[in-house]
Amino acid sequence: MKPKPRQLYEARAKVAKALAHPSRLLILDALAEKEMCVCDLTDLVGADQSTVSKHLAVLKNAGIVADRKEGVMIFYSLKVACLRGFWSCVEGVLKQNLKEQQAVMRSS
Amino acid sequence: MKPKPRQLYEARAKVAKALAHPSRLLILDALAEKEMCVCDLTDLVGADQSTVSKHLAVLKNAGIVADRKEGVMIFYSLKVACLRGFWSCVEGVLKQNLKEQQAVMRSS
DNA sequence: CACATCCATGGCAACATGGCCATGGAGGCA
DNA sequence: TGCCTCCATGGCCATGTTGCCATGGATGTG
Repeated sequence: MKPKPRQLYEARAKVAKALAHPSRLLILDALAEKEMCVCDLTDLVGADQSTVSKHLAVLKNAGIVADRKEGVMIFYSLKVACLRGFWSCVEGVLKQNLKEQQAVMRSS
Repeated sequence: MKPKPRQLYEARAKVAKALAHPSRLLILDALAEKEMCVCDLTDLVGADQSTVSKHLAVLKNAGIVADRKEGVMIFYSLKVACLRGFWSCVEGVLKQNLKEQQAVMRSS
């Protein structure tokens, strides 16, 4: 296996960073259902509109979502289809972590 | 689709956060080949030993790696098998981003 | 035009992260 | 015991992230 350039890891890290916030993950989950405008997402997240707008900018900059203008509103949609499988994997990790914690509890 | 608890997104974000650093991704890629001690990983990353140790603590805390003690040394190994598929997905995103950038270049 | 809504951006304060250095514990060896 | 290596932790500083508020551009409506 040849060593990969540091640049690759930086590109990957940028995407992972965009995923590293609960509000952004909530947004992505909602967008997996249907495209939504910023106002809808602001209600959903329950934060300031400017805050949500910045979260969306992060996701867009990472290439995870796309935006579409329609009149005054801007609709965001999911651009990446392969996140679901990843999260089910992550959830597996989390469950395993819980199991191990419980094992420690029982043995003490 | 019922709304998921905010707690779930925080748990997911914790994992994503652990993946959001180039050095940690480099480490994970190396561990995908074979388990390694901290000294090996320190050489690989090229940072201070304490820095690498902290990165490993982050990965361990997220449940992504496991550690095994053997004499003076501590070997770290990958605990999660499903990362490869995720990165190929991410790489797809990155390539698409490039394509779009190039399209913008051509049209200007 | 006047006025409303929807959204993005800049500014700022609070907090988190990442790097190094210095230190110290744990284990192997003579 | 004394000394070495391997590793983790605390301290510290620089930098990045996240939230809000305030503002302003763009667009639709009367």
